[in-house]
Amino acid sequence: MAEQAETLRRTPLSRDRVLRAAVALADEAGIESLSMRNLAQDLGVVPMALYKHVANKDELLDGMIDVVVGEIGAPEVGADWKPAVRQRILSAREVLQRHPWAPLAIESRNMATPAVLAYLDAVIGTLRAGGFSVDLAHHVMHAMGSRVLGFSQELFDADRRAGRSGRTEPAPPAALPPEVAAMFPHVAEIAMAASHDDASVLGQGCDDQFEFEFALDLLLDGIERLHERGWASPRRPH
Amino acid sequence: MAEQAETLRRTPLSRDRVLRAAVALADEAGIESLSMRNLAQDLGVVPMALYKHVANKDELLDGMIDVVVGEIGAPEVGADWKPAVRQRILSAREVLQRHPWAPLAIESRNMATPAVLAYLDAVIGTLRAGGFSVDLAHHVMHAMGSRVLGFSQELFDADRRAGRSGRTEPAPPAALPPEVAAMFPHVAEIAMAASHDDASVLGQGCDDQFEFEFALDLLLDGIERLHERGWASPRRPH
DNA sequence: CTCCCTAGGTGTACGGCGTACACCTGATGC
DNA sequence: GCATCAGGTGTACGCCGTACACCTAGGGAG
Repeated sequence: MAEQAETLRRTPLSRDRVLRAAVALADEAGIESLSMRNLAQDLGVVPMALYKHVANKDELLDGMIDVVVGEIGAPEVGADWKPAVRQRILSAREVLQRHPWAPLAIESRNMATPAVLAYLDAVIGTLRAGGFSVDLAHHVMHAMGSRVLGFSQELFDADRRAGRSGRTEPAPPAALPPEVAAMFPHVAEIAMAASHDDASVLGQGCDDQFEFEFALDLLLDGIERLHERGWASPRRPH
Repeated sequence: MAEQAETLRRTPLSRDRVLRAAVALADEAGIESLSMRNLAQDLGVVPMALYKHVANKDELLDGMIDVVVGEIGAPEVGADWKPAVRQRILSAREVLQRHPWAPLAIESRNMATPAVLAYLDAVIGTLRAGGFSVDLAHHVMHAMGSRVLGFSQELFDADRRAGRSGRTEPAPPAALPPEVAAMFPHVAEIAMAASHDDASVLGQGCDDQFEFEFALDLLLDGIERLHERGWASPRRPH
């Protein structure tokens, strides 16, 4: 084992190895326990060694984002824009779900990282090939927001927050305490309906995947309608 | 001045005063410089004094969120659901724009804070009053995601990130460096169009407000159509 | 009037963080 | 065989959140 450790140590560090180790650490221990010190320990190295491969922690995060965004597969070429975009976004979602820390990380960075730009460029390319004007494509990308990367900032997905990936088993429907329910009747109504619904669906109160596709299709349908009608941006009177 | 300081010091601390000072500090110096130590200094008090009024920093953040969400006005009652919801969301947006750190803070907390629940409850109430089924209202809330609170996680709004509020003046259109443009032609195309568009609009390349309303109306229109058609959730065969 | 209780501000200290800076070391090129 | 230098090391600094013991002023209760 001493020799194994020795072997591992002898494998030289590299930017790539650092980034992959960082992603792995964040995946299994949560983003909040990704510190330069922990990461260095995982790599069998002293913290300052990392700085020979990444400039600082922010750059490390950017690199990690590029690694996971790079995992998203290429879109099918030649397909209709709508199924092509839809499929690509759903596959992005699949990737990001393997890295629960990524959405928050992406949103809190300045983000013009190469892999993200490449991804966005490909999506826009699909739209343009489908006959979208530059203008409409532009607004569509904004309208999609982060959904284009496969996540939707749900306001309530207790899991992703705080980066824990330990999956504390989906938590029993929990049904908010009655005094709270009384104060927020409409919220309670929905929570209740969602929980005695068919809980089979995911073990928890509501089906994330369904919600995601619901919103995605709502947007795609609306976009399709605009596109068919030859929507053009209202020129503001100058 | 010694006596003024004395007066200020004599004004007893309170949870409310702490929260307001924290919001003010985050507003003007950015969320990244909101530390217990800085906040205490602003209040003319020693850091540990704060802990007599908030349990810890996370609870402080929750309290701050409640303060800003509490600023959002009540919706007009009796109006049609669509303009009512639209107007309420736009006014939420107005509030949140005064606190650029809030969206990120909201997204990174666990968030079942009272003010947020009250706000969501009111929005759902408007939908239900407009004849929405519990089910449809539920999915609609998910589809809106964080947009319902007036922000949209744009993936690119350089301003909000990192909490700076110093408004470094919108930055000249910047036109990405040519070698980058060559690598991402579709992104470049859009960036270019947006920048020589009518830059008058906001001084920067593209009009945030327009983009926000574009996406909002896309969703609202789609939702209206579902509602008119009496959409019901597809019962999964059990 | 005294005593004690308690709410609330204080001081010190600890462990963790990111990272600047000087240093060492072993492979590589001349 | 010696210089170079990429890359790993060690120490140290200043920031962070916060545990814990302490002090102090004000207000009932006896």
